[in-house]
Amino acid sequence: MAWKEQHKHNTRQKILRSAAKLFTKQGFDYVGINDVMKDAGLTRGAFYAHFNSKSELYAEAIIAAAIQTGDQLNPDNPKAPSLDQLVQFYLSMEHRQGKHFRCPLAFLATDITQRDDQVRDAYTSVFKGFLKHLTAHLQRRNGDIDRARIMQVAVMMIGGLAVSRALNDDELAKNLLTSCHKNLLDH
Amino acid sequence: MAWKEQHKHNTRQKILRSAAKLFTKQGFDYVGINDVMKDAGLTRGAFYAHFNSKSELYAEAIIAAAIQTGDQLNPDNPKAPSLDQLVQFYLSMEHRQGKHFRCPLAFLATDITQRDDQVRDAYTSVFKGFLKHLTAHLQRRNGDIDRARIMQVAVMMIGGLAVSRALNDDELAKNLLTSCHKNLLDH
DNA sequence: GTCTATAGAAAGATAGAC
DNA sequence: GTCTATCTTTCTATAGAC
Repeated sequence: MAWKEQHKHNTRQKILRSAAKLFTKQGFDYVGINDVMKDAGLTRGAFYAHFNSKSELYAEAIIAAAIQTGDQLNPDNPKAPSLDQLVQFYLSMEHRQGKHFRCPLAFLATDITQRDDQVRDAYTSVFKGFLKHLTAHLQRRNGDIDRARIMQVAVMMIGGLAVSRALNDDELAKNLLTSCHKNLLDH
Repeated sequence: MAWKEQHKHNTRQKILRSAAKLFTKQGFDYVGINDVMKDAGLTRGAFYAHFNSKSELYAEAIIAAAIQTGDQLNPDNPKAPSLDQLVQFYLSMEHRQGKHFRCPLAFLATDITQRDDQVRDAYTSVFKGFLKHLTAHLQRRNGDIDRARIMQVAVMMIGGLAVSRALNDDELAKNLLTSCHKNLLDH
């Protein structure tokens, strides 16, 4: 019966991939369970064989979105980009548009404040992982580093991207991203 | 007939005050027109005598929320707080909780990305006003100042508050706010 | 301009067949 | 486990009386 469990696991992962994709694009409220299941190639009714609620799916999707990309950011991975490359992409107009990659920390920041503890714990856990990665990167480059400075870097990246996405003015958004990038290079 | 128009204007302002209060607290989706009208002491049906849609209300409420508090932040107002006082409150746990005051730039940042141009224009306009206020404050203190630095300050305030609100860990949130505050003092 | 009543649509969750 | 069908609730927006 192991292959049956494997199949269930695979289906669940497929649902999670679709959920991560759609939720980071549109947030919690504008994505229906129907949309997620359709994207995964299934129908509504099958959803509750895998998850207890939409909220549970959302929490797991945030983690999944972070894991999908966290590996690429891990400085122990030899294929991981340098911190400079990471920041350059993170604060790019391409990331702002979000066609290929959408960091849940920036794309869902204020969305999270309206959700239950399960979801907020997931977000908090992803943020802590982000701090860890930043710390490893910065220590490798600069030796020991102030924890306050790490948090400032995180805010400049996440906050800069989030605000730039809210602006309906591409020129201003671009200036904003460049300004944030500059701050990180100057230190 | 002038008193009638005055009455309509007053009612409209009352609706806008309620909308600003509720939308900044809960975002667009979790506030119904019914909630807003009830808070304003009216019923659903009366809404469309004042606004064409929920989206239009949202856009105007963002402006209203900014105006309500923008006067206090205007450095030409002798009762306005100093920049240090402003930053200290902005990046406080009290503001994070949002009981008495909620800056729409931080509380609604990612919410805005899902809305129409009317709403996004309103947000962008408020953000530009925020930059102007910051510029005036910083010039008064430090003389001419780099535009990039002003944007960094804005991101550190808005982004720091927004991210801290998403975290389900009060200690971490407090550290984050303090770290952002420190960055602004160091320059 | 404000009210009550309601139309019409969307979405979360469940039931039961296969 | 997955499907179709349905229950139930919620919400925007409109209609018509006063």
